[in-house]
Amino acid sequence: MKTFYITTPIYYANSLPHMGHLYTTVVADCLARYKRQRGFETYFLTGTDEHGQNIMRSAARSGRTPKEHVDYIVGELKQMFGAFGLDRERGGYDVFMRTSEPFHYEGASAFWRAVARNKTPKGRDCIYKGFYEGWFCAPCGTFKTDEELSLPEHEGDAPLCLIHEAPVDRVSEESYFFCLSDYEGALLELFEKRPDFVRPEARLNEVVSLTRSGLQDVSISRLKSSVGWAIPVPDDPEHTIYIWFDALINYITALGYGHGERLRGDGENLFEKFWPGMHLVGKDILRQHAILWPAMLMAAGVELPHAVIAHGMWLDQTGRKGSKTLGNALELPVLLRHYQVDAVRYFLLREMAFGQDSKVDYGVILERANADLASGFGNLTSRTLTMIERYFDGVVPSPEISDERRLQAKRVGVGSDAQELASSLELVRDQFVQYFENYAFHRALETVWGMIARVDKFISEAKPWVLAKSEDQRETLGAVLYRSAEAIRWLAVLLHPLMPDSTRSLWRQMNLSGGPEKIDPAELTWGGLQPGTRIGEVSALFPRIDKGKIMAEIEKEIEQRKETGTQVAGSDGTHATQAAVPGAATAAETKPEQPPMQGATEAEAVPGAAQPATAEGVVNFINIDDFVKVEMRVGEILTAERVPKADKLLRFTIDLGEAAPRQILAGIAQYYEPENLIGRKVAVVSNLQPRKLRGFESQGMVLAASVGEEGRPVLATFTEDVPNGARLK
RNA sequence: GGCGGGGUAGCUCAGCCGGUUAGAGCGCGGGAUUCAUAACCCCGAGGUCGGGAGUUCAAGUCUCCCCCCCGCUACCA
Repeated sequence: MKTFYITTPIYYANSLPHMGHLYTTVVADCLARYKRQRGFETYFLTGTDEHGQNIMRSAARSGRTPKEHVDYIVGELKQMFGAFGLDRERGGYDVFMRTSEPFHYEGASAFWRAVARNKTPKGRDCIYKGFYEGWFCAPCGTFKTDEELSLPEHEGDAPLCLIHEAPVDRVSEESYFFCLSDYEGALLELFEKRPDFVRPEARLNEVVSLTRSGLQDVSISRLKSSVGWAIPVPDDPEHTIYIWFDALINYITALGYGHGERLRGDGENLFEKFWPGMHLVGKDILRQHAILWPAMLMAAGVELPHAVIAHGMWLDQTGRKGSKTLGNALELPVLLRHYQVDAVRYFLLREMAFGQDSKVDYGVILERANADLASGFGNLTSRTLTMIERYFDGVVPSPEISDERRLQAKRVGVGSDAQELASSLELVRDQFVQYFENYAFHRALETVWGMIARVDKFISEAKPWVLAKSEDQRETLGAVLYRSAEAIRWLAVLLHPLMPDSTRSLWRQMNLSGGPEKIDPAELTWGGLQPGTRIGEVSALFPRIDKGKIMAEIEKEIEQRKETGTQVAGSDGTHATQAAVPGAATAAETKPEQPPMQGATEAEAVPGAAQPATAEGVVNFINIDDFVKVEMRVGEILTAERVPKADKLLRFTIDLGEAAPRQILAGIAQYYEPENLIGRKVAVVSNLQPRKLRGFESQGMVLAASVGEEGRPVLATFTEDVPNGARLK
């Protein structure tokens, strides 16, 4: 039997369920249901990534052990998935994977050993020991990323830990590294040979150019003394496996890789049966899945996945990512309370051009539900079934029109056979399948809705309510209603993976045998609907939502929540800097962006992400308070030299009148000779967050005018004598 | 700074290798109708297709320049 294995990312278990979790899981769920319908034996994985420092911290903040904390989050997630019909009981995922499970420890360790045994394509050991450098907070006992640090009060001092408000240390720690850099060639070859490996294409291009620009080895361990809540490195109890390395392996340990626990009762080996699978991910964690993971698999000698599919993010109406702190994130309980699950599913798949970002708020969901579902599909089924009920006492009429009635039928615009309608349906069916196979869900749905309009039009033109008035048009009337009912049956089959509940409900209303999930759309044939079937009770599939009323209710709920300060999805377990994008991110969210690169700094903070929007069309003025935040001082260049292997950068030490001179880098090497600059007085932004460039930390910015097309820099200088350190205002 | 993708009706977007009056859905206005969830059906609303120049018999559709937005990335800091 054909098999299909699909995964969502395993979600980082330190934030409560949100739109990002819902979306990714819904898409995977649709794909899984679709494949099952198509006759594939399908395995659908979702779950949680439960280790690491951030989880330890979240747990500590809420007074729980890490295990208690992840159990709590898992409970919330499972409850949410259940409410949206995504769990196993409701035909959704097959396994909820948790990285804290013992079998994963065993499998991940086996994977590590397999990698450690191997050589890279360039002949190095795949894993080696080195040093990982970063800012270390002694009271926390952990390394800090830039987002977890604040600027020191005095320039030149170390940054401060946000938790302890104490300076952190520059520390280098022994760490294992994975030779990612040796896989550049193999990865590029992979991307070239299998252009479908990363989808959509735009994302493939990004991954390719990223790989071309050079990969660095990644740190894949931490000291157990600092990150104890993690899987131990095999044979080295002082170290634990770094979160990303650990997490990615779940996709195969869940199937039994490296341990024996996923053999089914009949002795069937799931790993052999289902791997390789395909990974559905948010674009924010594409590189881990498209670069790191394949390299890891190559190193371990495991077959690569079929594909990594990246989807876009949900934004609010102003184009910003949904965020709890901004209050613009949709709340899942609100969705659940006011909208049908299938309406939300429909919206998610219809509104977003798959792969791109899309905007969402409560109103647009409602509008789509009313326009497409209530007025569209729902109304079509309603009018058709009601007429069968009314004109034929609820018994599906015969499609046949006898010879002597043919002319009569034709006269009122009803053809003697259903050929035209059936052909349209076949075409729609084929296009739908085609689009679905290419993850173009929005197009697939568009196509189906085109068909709905055609059937509506067919009914309006045939005017069954007029036919019903004359007894000798009875055959024609029956044929019209049969055709539209049969068309609805087809549509129910097509739409089933996207709207499982509603299509089943429709199936019941039509009193059809089996279920829409049991029919492969590719095998639909015209005439499957049996005349003589007594239909069940007719009811509205998608009741119209009273927009004014519901929107007012939702706004009121949100308002109340603001006042009381309570959030539906409690804000415990999140951290000021961690909660930045809960409405949008997927598995990566508070997991470190990327395994730290050797000798490189951590990811920088994301400026702008939480900044208030400017009124549209208004010049972006700053006020004096904003200006005062920028500290500019006079500095004297003490030393200047070129940065090795960099043709644009100069490295200065500049006296700003402080205890020690600062090291500052500037990208002006193509226009200035370093030796000519020594002794020169320049204007320096002195309170800019330090940032590493080409391995050197730059502790400020030298100001220069940008001249001409090529942006030639011209240093800002003083014509009068000014003391070092004088502030510019 | 580099690479990539965009800027088309109020909104969301289609418009491939250049070719009749520039399209769809939603929303809006009007008409028709009553089987249906004030639904469905029909008609309409005129958008200088970001700006400019060019190639051509003919350009959203190709070339060049410019402006703006987004994504990724960098030796901007």
